Amino acid sequence: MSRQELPILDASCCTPLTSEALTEKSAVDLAKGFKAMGDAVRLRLLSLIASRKGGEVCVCELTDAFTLTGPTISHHLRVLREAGLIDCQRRGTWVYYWIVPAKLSTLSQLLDVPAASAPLDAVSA
Amino acid sequence: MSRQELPILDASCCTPLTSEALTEKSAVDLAKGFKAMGDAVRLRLLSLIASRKGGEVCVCELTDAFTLTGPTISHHLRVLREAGLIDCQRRGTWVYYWIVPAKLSTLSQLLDVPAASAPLDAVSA
DNA sequence: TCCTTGTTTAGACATCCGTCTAGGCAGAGA
DNA sequence: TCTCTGCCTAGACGGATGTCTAAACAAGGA
Repeated sequence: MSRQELPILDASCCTPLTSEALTEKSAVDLAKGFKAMGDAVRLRLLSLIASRKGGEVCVCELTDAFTLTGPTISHHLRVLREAGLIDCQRRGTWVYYWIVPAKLSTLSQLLDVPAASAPLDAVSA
Repeated sequence: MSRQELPILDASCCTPLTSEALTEKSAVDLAKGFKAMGDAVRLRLLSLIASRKGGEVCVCELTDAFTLTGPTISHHLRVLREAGLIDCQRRGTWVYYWIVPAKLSTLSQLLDVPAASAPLDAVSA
């Protein structure tokens, strides 16, 4: 596992949205990351993995945290993995997942806008 | 406009994913924001609005930046607005949109994870 | 009042997505 | 080798989503 179909190192910018408009190419690439997190189950999976001391979690623990079937959890993990947000490795019988901090940071920085980015009259309106 | 169907001020945490796992409720709420950004057209719209000096953009300018029809752009703007990422106001003939920095910051902070959040052997693997 | 322009709404349609069941593969142990 | 457990893949199915055309609404000007 740890399938090396790693997403091509994207040239997606790491600058906030407020600095300059995205190209269509960057938008397509970055949207994949947000889309993967745009589902409550996947966002919880990501948080369960990210918040785990030691950095990695066995699939069996993740499955136990939901009322969904194994295949459904497996599907969501695959979506997160194909988006580059997590990676995994089989060790013996079990498969462990962990987050890819660089990918999360890229998306975080994109949304890191200064507090006063809206027109003043709009704020007070 | 500036429709006051503003999303109920959510109690969604502003702490990074690495600090603790999300509740199901928070995950549902936060996922809406990411889902709205999970489309390349919407992400470009958001960046066009966010990067505009002065903070607001007329719909007509946004429509011109795409090969999509007006109604389609209007639909995407509505999705972004219902997610709480942008807001708008009609002034005369034109409608202006601007971003909601607080919402973007919340999502940014959620993804703001330390660089070393994955197991060491995994990083070097 | 009527026309023109800018924007949104309504509804249709093809495609995508989340979930399930059934079945297959991988590793461990008897 | 057989079996058991953990996990993934394949395929089906209903509901959500992105796009369009047609039509309605809003504001300004003749």
